[in-house]
Amino acid sequence: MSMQESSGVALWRQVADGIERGIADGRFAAGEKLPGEMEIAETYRVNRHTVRRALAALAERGLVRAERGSGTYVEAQRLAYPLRSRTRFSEIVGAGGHEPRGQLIEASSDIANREIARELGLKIGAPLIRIEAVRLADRTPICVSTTWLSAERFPDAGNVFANVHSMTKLLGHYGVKDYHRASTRITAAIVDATDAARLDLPLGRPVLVVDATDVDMLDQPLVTKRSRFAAERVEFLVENG
Amino acid sequence: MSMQESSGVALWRQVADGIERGIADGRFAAGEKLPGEMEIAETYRVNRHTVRRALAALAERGLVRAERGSGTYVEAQRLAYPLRSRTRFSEIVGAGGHEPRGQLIEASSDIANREIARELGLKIGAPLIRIEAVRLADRTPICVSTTWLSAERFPDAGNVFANVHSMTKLLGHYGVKDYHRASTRITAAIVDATDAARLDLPLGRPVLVVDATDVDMLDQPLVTKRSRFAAERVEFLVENG
DNA sequence: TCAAGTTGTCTATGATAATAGACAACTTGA
DNA sequence: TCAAGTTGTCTATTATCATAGACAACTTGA
Repeated sequence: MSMQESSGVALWRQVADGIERGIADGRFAAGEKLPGEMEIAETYRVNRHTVRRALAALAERGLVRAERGSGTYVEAQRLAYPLRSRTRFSEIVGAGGHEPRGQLIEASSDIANREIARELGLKIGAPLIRIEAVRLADRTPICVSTTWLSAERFPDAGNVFANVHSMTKLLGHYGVKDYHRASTRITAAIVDATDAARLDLPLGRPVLVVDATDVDMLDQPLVTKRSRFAAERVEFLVENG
Repeated sequence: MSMQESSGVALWRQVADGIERGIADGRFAAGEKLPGEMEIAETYRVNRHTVRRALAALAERGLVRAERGSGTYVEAQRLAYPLRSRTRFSEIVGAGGHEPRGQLIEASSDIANREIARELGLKIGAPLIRIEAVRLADRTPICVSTTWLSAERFPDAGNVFANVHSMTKLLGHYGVKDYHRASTRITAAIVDATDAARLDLPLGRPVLVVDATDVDMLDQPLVTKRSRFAAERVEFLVENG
């Protein structure tokens, strides 16, 4: 008996679009709590379940995050992450007005498998230092990365990184003034349990997997790494031309 | 098992929007025949009934017209009809690149009722000439109007109009060089049977009903009329400021 | 600790959307 | 006149949309 408009656009979509507009034009700031589901339902003259459908759609796109018992919050804007040959996490995050942090999780010894040996120009089985780190913008984890360095060229690199919290500074400590990206491969996957915990990310969420190797000015490979970015927190910008 | 996208926008709406865009950007010209329902269904990968839903929505807005056994045709664009104090049907239609025509349906004698007497500044029961006319743009009927004039001021107006097919020319014949709109009232109604036939409009369609009185430069009322516009063929433009 | 307020989940119902097939009614051109 | 092609109408089925109510699970602040 309700006599719908039948505009061809589902109500939940209209609500979702309305909220998204509110986020886009700043009526709902990042990190802020949205009105309760009941309140939203009343303002849009709609059932609470319809609001939940709208919020679920926004949550799936990473725009909002629901916290049971507390409320629904506007997620931080996605970090724009340009992919250049000079890619410095600290510079990119800093340019976005955020405070970059690198936090060491674990540093350990390893030996080169075929892939890593090829990337670093080492022999299979060569001694490596493996650094597990999480990178944050302000207090939000952006990515976890596993970095491999030659243990012969960078002795004690794990301890150095623990002090400087930055790959750029670590390399500078060993006399590397500048470096750049030699190769970058991007794929995507579902986050695994350990990464999920480190990224503070629910299980089942997608991550962008970036395999990259950095070389010095003479094109000698320095480090190779595999980073897993929380897909909902970054967007990679490919700069063409 | 089809695993829909569930974008929140109904398929029929997406199809309707696509066709409307095609009309707007000229891929489908006015008067032209659209592809058959089956063909549209194939191009959009959609059921024929979904296409019919889309076409029905467009037909309801007057953008297309379906002819059984023949096809679905793009309706003429709605005539933009600015509402100014100087409102000349012939000028408006001509400005739109169409050929204005006025076709007399019937001219007869009448006497003033209270309303018309007030509008024309006459006494109730004063003799009138009533002109029923249909106005066309090219060959499309736009509106039918009933016009009342004082029989004393405009003797034999019916025959004059039959010759000149224009209210402006009719008034000029009686020495009225210029006139303008004194009052305009707009309502809407469902077309009645006789108007439907005159407008070549299906029963049940809406008409815009305009009651207007034109006055000369001394604000003396000249004519008063009630026009019924096929709502799907015109849009009135109110010019603010 | 507790009450109030929040999100999450379950069941249920009716309306709408989309698909499918069949056939009627009509137009067009050969 | 006829065959092919068109729109119109009917029945039927399945999935999504939207509403409704109840209660669980959880957080927050007093």
